[in-house]
Amino acid sequence: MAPRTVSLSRERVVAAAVELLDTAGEGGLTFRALAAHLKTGAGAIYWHVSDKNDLLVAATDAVLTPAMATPAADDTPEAALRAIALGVFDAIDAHPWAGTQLAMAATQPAMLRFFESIGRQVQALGVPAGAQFTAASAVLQHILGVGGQNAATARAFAGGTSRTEHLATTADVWAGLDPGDYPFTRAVAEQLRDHDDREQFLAGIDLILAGIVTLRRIAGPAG
Amino acid sequence: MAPRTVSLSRERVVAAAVELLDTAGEGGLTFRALAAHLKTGAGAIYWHVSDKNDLLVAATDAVLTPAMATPAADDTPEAALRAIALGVFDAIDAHPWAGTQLAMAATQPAMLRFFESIGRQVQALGVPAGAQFTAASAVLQHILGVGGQNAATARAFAGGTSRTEHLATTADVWAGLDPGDYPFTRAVAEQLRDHDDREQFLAGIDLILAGIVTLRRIAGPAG
DNA sequence: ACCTGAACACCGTTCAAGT
DNA sequence: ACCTGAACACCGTTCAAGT
Repeated sequence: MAPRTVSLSRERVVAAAVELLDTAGEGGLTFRALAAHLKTGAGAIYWHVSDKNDLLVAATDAVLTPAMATPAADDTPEAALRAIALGVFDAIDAHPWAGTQLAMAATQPAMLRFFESIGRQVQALGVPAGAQFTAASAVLQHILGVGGQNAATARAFAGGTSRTEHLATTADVWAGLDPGDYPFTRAVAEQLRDHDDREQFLAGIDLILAGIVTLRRIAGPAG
Repeated sequence: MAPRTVSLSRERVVAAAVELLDTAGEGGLTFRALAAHLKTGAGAIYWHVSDKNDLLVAATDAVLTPAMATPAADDTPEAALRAIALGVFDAIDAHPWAGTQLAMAATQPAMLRFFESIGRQVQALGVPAGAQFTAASAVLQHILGVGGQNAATARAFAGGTSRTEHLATTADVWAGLDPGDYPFTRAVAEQLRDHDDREQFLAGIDLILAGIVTLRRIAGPAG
């Protein structure tokens, strides 16, 4: 006879953690809540994960691994890099807690796969061997930085105010800054009002790609 | 008669928090430890800060504000941007907990000043008005991303292993990856071994600057 | 081998009571 | 106005005891 409740497993624990993080936010993941959700005791979870950090790393990996775009053979390296970057961006957009985790842990398993994938496209761009590491790191760091920022923004909204509402409020603050102290920020306040995170993110990636292409002849020892 | 113990103030509370964060790490800042350090009760601190987040934001601001480089009048915009970026980098290097905080909070007061300062140099580079916001954001995001990464790395060392030791271990792991799955990462493993965080950070900034200069004619509506 | 759930050693935050 | 410190409602983690 099949058991009425499926027995515990690392997979089920991690899946429940993802669900809890998505619905209740970063503060909602506690061992007690997780145990209640899995209809077991708090200590049972420790049989499958070593501690909370292990659980967080596994949950982040679980949502990022499927987000990894596999570039088509006929994509240009630029297009492939944009696809990879957007995959991570959208995954973090859907799971902000993963952005926090990502910005903090370079040792994430998913990170290595992203780095590898980015590096291959950097090679395809014709960057000399001596400069490939630097170029790939810059791209990865940009992705992580924006991810962290987005996660912070998402957390700021947990309290109900909507995204556009918040942008409008911030734009108002910027527009009201002292023109003597903050001429630049004041000047771009209106651009913030109809600002699109995704678009902005892609523009940053394009800036780095343009820099890589421009510097590829002079940046490193011949490869 | 002067009081033997100076009375509490927001400044003293924040300064003690910085000291605790620097010496005991992010986990070392508790209201009880802070109260003991200030020879007072835990609740007294709440008269001067509204909660722990407020305290963390204030502490981050306290270490970042003096880190803000003021570019000389005869600096090129590129040199000025590098100086600003390095100032933040070094501050986070000295106070890793601030990097965690920075990567998470775009609302930090210090952030606005950095953004303004970066934006002015972007203007000085001749970027058209329509593209200045994007360019300045890309630079700021890169700084924050690297800051977050560095903070994570620093935290990983809390356990005693030294910086170079850790780099060597990671390089070994990379060098031992399956060549079929991770050709790029394997290939750059040796570059990781004598990798300098600061140098790498500057190279990333230079990549973005090169991209900005390359795209400045085509990136936005005429300014 | 895996699960239970009480117990331990902590947290941030509040609040009546003091000065 | 400012400080005290016990109390409250939580945490992550451990561990004897069960199956």
